[in-house]
Amino acid sequence: MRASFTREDADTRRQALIEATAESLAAAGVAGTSVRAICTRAGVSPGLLRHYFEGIDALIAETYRHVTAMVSQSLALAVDGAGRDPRARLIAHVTASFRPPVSDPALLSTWLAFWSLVKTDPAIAAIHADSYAASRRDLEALLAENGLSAARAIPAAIALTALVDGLWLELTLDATTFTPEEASAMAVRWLDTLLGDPKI
Amino acid sequence: MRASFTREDADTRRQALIEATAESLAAAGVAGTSVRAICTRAGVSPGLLRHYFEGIDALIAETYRHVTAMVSQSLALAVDGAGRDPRARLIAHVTASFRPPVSDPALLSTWLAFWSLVKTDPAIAAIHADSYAASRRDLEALLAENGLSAARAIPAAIALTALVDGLWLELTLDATTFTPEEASAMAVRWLDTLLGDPKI
DNA sequence: TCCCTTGTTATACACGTGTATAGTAACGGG
DNA sequence: CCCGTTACTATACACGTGTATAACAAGGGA
Repeated sequence: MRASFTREDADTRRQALIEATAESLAAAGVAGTSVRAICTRAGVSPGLLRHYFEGIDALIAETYRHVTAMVSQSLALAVDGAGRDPRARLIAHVTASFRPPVSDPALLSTWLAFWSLVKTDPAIAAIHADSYAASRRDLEALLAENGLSAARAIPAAIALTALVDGLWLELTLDATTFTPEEASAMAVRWLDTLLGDPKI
Repeated sequence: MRASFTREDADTRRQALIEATAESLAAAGVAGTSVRAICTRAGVSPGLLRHYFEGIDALIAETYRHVTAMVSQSLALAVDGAGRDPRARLIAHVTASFRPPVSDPALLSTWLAFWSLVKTDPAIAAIHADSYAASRRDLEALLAENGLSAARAIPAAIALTALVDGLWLELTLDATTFTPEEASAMAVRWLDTLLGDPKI
């Protein structure tokens, strides 16, 4: 007997497949993420993947785009919600990195899977370069709002990103060693150092 | 015709297989690292892998152990070579993270592959936990040498590790945005902040 | 020099992979 | 109500995977 099904809107199905891919990458890693694994998770037959995407590689790339957009949007939303004070906006950006939905074990797993692909798959590398450049541009703008010249904002953005990424990684890999509040406090301290005396 | 071969010492062959695995992970990622890929790279027939290891998963785990030991040894060597001055030893530890053989594109690729496995493979997770605990213990000892109490050394180790990891990641992912010297300078500045006024 | 141990190769097998193709049923327009 | 479009399922295929097994030859000890 042929399985019954309902026809869905194209966007709905694409979204479901993208989310199933993210979940699969988080739960089973790159190795365990196959066409059949994704489609089972999405409640759909394997053949449907090729109806909406050029292949599994294209779907994974699309999922990466989706995840980076979500993170960047979360940070932008936090900054916007912080009002007009430049320092408050910068702190909001940093703090949001250590709170859901950005700091989330499943997201970290997915993210690590993508990082491992950056060095291997050129398409993923291109998406990574774009997303990374955009996020650094945003951060440099926030630092400029706080009175840093362009010459100082560039290295400061690198330094701040590095600490935030490192803390995010540690926090999400093992949430028992310290808390989001401690992470925020550390980042703010680093921020004050970078905004202060221009030693670098 | 059967291919000619030479019998090698067990340690030599194991080492060759481990290094081939690391190279394959760096070049082709987790997905491209198969029994045949590893053995071809090691100049050996596929069957030999099972003669020296329980399977490909065990070989990958062994490779992870090998790589983490190499990094930890490199850092320890740098610290030892810095003499007795506590501050110089701490700076040596940090600086070595941004220089070969620790900062090396191939090593980063391998490392990212392992990180993606930490969330998936329990055996890899166990090795990661061990290695991570050991490295933090070392760093806390160096911080204690520099006059930090245990209560302050623990968060300081987390904060310093986070920045060093983040800078190491950025530097090795894309070596054009800043230099190892700049990375070291940033880390030393953070170090001075952490060793100074106990705001955290 | 021969033989015996065993490191090494070669082959086979069952299974999982991504994708191509054909067939079917869901749903909207007439 | 029926009919056409097409989203969707089911099946098939060639290939790559990890591992088990058997055959072989390299190299040392007698």
